[in-house]
Amino acid sequence: MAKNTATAAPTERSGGDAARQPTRRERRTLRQEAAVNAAFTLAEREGVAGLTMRRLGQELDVDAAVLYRLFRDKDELLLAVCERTIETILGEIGEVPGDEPWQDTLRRIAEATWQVQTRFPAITVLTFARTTGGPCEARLVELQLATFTRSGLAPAAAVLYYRTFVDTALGLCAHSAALSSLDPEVREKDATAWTRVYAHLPADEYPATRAHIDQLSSVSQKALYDTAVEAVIAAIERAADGS
Amino acid sequence: MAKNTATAAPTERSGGDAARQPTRRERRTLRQEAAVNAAFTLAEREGVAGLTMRRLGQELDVDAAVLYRLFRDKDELLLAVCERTIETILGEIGEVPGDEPWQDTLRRIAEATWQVQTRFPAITVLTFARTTGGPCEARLVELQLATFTRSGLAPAAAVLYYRTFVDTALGLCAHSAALSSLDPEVREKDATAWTRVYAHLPADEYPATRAHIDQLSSVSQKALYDTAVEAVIAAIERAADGS
DNA sequence: GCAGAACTGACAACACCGTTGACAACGTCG
DNA sequence: CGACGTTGTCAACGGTGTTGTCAGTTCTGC
Repeated sequence: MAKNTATAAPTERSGGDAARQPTRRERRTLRQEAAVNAAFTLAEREGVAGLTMRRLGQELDVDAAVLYRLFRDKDELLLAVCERTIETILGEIGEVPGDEPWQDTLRRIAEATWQVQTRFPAITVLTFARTTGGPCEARLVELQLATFTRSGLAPAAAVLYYRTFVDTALGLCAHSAALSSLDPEVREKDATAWTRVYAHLPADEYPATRAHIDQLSSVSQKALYDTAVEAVIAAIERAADGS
Repeated sequence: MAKNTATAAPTERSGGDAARQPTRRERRTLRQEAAVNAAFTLAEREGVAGLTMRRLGQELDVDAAVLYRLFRDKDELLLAVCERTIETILGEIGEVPGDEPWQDTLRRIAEATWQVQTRFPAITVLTFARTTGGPCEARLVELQLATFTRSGLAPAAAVLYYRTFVDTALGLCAHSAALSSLDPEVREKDATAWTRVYAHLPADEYPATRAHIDQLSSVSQKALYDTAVEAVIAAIERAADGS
């Protein structure tokens, strides 16, 4: 075991062109990439708490201390992982046709975000509130702001709705990811809480709960996400019409 | 130092009526309440990583091992803290007039959630995806489901929009809380990332970003939250009209 | 070619974490 | 009084992020 193949990592990159001997600096970034790859596989296999420097070193057949020559600390590694996540989202978005209605572009972005964030829930939980300041993040922000500009909103309103859109999507993705990346035992405990206690509430004090008990557990996170995204898009349409 | 006064804890409770000698069981729950209180003050003073069993014991002038006689493990303590948070939200909501339009009830709930969750960001981050199965949670769910029933939605749609509303609010609160409860240094690093790198992007490749650079940092989390909440409420209104 | 610098790796150590067990003091009830 | 449940202290276990040291290896400049 303990190969550094990183099978589950997104957007595997070969890191350049020819078979030229890589310089030191290139080798360094290459190993950083490998570490980021391993972080993805490790986090998704072992959960949020499983992504530790020691285990990551183990995954790469290397002492944990070596990682501190690639990243100043664990936080910097997490930011690198976060950048890679954004890069994967950009790849999932693909090319945006110039004449695509801005609504569909937003839907495309929301869909890509959901796909990637739910593919790596542990990573999402660890990074959803961070700012990388990296190139991929910049490109994604630019794409989104350009889309909102196309909607015809005035700059101030565009920024307000841009952040509403982004944070709503991110918050929901993180919430869903947090749910699906609890420890299995805790997850079980929380999940059964619904049927365990809610089904036994006195019907006279909790009529609404009793009336909806069956439906409650059948709402999928994705349906809820889509509903929220559409609600925000509709709000933007109304704001754009009014201005 | 290390008083157990818990000044910042919400919904301080005196724990009952008379000066009757408390039974053993009452004393036990009393000390549990004290621990929960201390957990609030500690978490908000020291941040997410500062809420440890050892420091919590220190806060109560007691060895950490004692806490394991009050709660099976740290997770159970966290759930108790979560229940108390919900209790505080219920208190902030107050009495709902029977004839209040359901939209205003939802606004009231959203506002109370925001107020409480941002008052205790560290706690929010630690508990936002958990289910307590406790009485306060049950009462809050009942209140919300009853409100959605008043909107006239069919049961299935009511549940879908209920969960959309709740998860959107929770996700945004958690996102905001996560931002404001990063370590100060990390927080600084992330915050300055915007002005540090975004202000220096080439204007030809990032026109939209450059055009909105000033506005970007001036959007408050609260404004964004209100916008999202109104968007969801509007979506519910349309769904209720259509049905 | 070869010395010196730069890099890479392994190991031990530090302080801290959640958690457990053993053991002493205390009050209460029979 | 003795037995017992409760409360508290202490030490320990395995784990965490992180740092420093020391040995090799690899590259660079002369």
